[in-house]
Amino acid sequence: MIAQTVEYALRAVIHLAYRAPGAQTTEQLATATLVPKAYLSKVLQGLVAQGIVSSRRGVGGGMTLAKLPEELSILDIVNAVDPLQRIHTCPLGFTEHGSKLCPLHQRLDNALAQVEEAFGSTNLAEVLADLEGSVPLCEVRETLTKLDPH
Amino acid sequence: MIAQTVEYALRAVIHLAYRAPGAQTTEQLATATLVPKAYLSKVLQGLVAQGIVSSRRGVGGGMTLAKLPEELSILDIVNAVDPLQRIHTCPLGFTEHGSKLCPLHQRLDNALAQVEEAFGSTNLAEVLADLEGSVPLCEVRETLTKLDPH
DNA sequence: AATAAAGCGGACATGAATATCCAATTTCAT
DNA sequence: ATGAAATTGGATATTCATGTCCGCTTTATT
Repeated sequence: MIAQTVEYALRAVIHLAYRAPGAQTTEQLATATLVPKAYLSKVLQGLVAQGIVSSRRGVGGGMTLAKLPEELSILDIVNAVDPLQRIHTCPLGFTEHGSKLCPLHQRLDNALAQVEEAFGSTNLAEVLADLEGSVPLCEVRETLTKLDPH
Repeated sequence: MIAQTVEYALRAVIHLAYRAPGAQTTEQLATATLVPKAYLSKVLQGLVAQGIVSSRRGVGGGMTLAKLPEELSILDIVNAVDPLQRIHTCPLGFTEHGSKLCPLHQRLDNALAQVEEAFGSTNLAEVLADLEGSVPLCEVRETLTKLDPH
C-alpha cells in the first residue's frame, strides 16, 4: 500500500535530518538505511528535483536537507516521490448531489483524506524528536560498520 | 495507492449487492462496471475463493453475493483480493520501548490503521443505502445498453 | 595538471500488477 | 444427446515499479 520508493525516501530524509547539518553520500545513506545504493540514488534525484534535498558533487560532497526538518512533512516527502492521488471524480462517471463522488468513491477518498491529513500534520522534526533517547535510525548498524567516532 | 484490483472488486460486489438476489454474469458485471472482462473474471475468482461471491456455471449461471451486504465490509473485500498490510515490525529492525515500531513506522502504521478502521466500519449495505434516490452504479450506462442492444 | 570522490543521466534488467486469450468443464434447454 | 451459455484454469502478453550498470561531469585535494 505504501510504495517502496516512498519508504526509501522517508528513511533517507530522516537520516539526513538526523545527521544534519553534515552532508551524507548516497553510499552512506544506502548502507545506513538498508536501501539498494543505485536505486536510492534515483530516489534522491527525485528529492533533489523537488527541492527537498540539496546535492553537491565531487570530493566531500553528498546530500543534505534543503529545508529545516520543521518545514518538511511526511506528506511533502510522499508527494515528492509518489504523489498521493486523491479521488476527484467517480471513475464510473456518477456523481452525487453536492459531491462529485458516488458513495463508494466518497468513502475511498475519505480514507485517502485521512492519510493525507495524518501525513501532512507530522513534520520530520517531530519524528526526530521521538527518536530522542531511543535507538536512532540505523545507528547500531552504522556503528558496527564503521568504528570511527565522528 | 488503492490497487486497481481492489477498485474492480469493490465495483463488482456493490453491483452484485445492488442486483441481488439475481445472478450476474461476468460479462454483465464487466460492462456495468467498466472493468476488462477477462481481468474481472480473475478478480471474481479470487472473491469466490474467499467465500465472498458464489458462482454458478452454465446457462443461467453467474455470480451472486455469498453473504448479505450487511455482513460484508469494504475491508473484507480489500483483504480478499489484496490484503491490507499493516506494519508489524520496523523494516530496519529498530524498536521503540513499548511498541515494536520506530517513530517513523509507527506513524506510517497509524495511517494504515486509520484506513483499516475506515474500511472495516462500513459495510456494503450502507454504501447501497447511500445510493438510494441517486444514480445507481452504472444504471445509466446499463439502461443505454438495454435500450440499444448491440 | 592529475587524481580521486561524488552526483547525474541514460540504458538496461527484473519482478509484480494488470490484462488478454483459449481450451476444458459445468449446466441448462431443447 | 446435442448445443449454447457460463465459469475455471493455465498460458501468455503488457505495463509499470523496482533495481542495476556504466560512462560522464563536477569538485576538492595534492
